[in-house]
Amino acid sequence: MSAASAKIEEYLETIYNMDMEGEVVIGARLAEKFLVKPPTVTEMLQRLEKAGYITMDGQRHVLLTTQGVELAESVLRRHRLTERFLTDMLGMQWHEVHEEACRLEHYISGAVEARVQATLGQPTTCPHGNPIPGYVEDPRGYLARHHARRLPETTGAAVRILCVSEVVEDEEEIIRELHQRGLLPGTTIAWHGATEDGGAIALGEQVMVVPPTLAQALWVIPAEAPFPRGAAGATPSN
Amino acid sequence: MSAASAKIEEYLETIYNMDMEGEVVIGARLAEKFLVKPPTVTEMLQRLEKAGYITMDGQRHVLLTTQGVELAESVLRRHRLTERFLTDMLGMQWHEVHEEACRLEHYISGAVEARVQATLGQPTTCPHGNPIPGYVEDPRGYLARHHARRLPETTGAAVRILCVSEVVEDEEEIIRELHQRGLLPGTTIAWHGATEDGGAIALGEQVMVVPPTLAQALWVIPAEAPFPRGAAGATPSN
DNA sequence: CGGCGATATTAGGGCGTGCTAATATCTGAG
DNA sequence: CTCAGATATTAGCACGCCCTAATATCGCCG
Repeated sequence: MSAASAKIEEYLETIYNMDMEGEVVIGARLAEKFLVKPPTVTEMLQRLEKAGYITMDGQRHVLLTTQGVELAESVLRRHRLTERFLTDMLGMQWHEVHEEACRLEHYISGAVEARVQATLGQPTTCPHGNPIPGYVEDPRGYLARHHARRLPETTGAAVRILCVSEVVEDEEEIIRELHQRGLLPGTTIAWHGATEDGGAIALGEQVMVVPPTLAQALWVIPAEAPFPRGAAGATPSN
Repeated sequence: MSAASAKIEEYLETIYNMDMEGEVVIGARLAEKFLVKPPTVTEMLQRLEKAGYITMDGQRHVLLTTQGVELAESVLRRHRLTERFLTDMLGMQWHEVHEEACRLEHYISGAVEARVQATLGQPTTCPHGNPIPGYVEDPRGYLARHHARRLPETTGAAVRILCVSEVVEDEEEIIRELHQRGLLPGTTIAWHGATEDGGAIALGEQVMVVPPTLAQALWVIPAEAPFPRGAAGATPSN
């Protein structure tokens, strides 16, 4: 009955995000994300299962229970609201806020959450374009609903950046590099295919080559599709 | 060399505040504040001493080292800035923010601290009137400098509420009751002496009887003394 | 001085979150 | 099918922070 620890919240959040982005959720992947050794993950998953947050499907796959989804979305909501608040109210940069939010998300009360929400006027996404659970219906279906693909899986047609993957290593670093290159949610680009150094992206008149991790981290939608209402909103100045 | 845990920060903060308010800092008092048993405190103090944050004077007294003062003031600065931010920017109530800040203070980075400070315009005190280290010179001398006394130690002359003690149990509850009664920093009152239910306080035309814990929690200064520049600022509407 | 109450410490234990080393299991490629 | 590599688990340990029970020590009062 005791409240979940910050570690438990982090696991559920990560599992939720991996699932949402179509990754296979197994212990080995979690060990990589959290920079811990496999036995640590085994133990943690046993605790999570006993607490009713997850089940294991016998094929090593981790599945969130209803209770697990609920807690994960609660944490994610606080995470993304915190990011919005840090950019919109404190004027912090787009790339500065992720790690900050990763720490703070576990300690934000419902009262603060409500005040932030009211003050910001119901934002639907975080500054990196990911949907805020509770303010967006079915956040787990967000990518599918908008026919989003990872940039390197597109065919060269013009696309728009919907959001940045939450399931990457060194997320803050990736976001920083995207920021430097002007690759923000809402930006229209086109994929020119892989090169030996990564891949080429057309942005307006210019073509830039970006490392594969960057291209892989971008979820894009057809340029002609309507951009989700209220989404993104980070400006280049942020 | 490892960073201090949230628990360590809490201990140093509490020791600092007790010292500032003239209380004897011994293990037994700390056990009461933290709702833990004596052996837990013994262990913690041994860790704090080994880490160089405190020394023990042989008379059971706990003394902060330079390093301990530095960390305590850093935590206290984040605590009080967070409180200001919660009231001034999010519009939260005076009495809602203490516990919130107790959790968040350990997870606020220097970048956020700087942004909050810049956005709020250099506040010198938290909403409860306590000085913000770094923005106020010698915060440990604050009470002495202003000739502050606990309300029940005054003689009946008109006084002004300087700040609310940080060294009380159920601080949030005490602050809530002060808020209900309109006893905010800056308010002018007079002590009418102890009664069987606590003590009588004159506020303008009316006289109210308050429990001893409330009266004891108020640090006051002579009404005719200048009120510290930039201090308090919580309005009754907060 | 003796003894009592307040205070502190030691010994031994638990839980959460990590580790290493060793072992088991699964899966895909040959 | 078999075996290698990926994956998972077990056993045993550490550290932080908490506990109870038992034992010291301090300081004051009669």
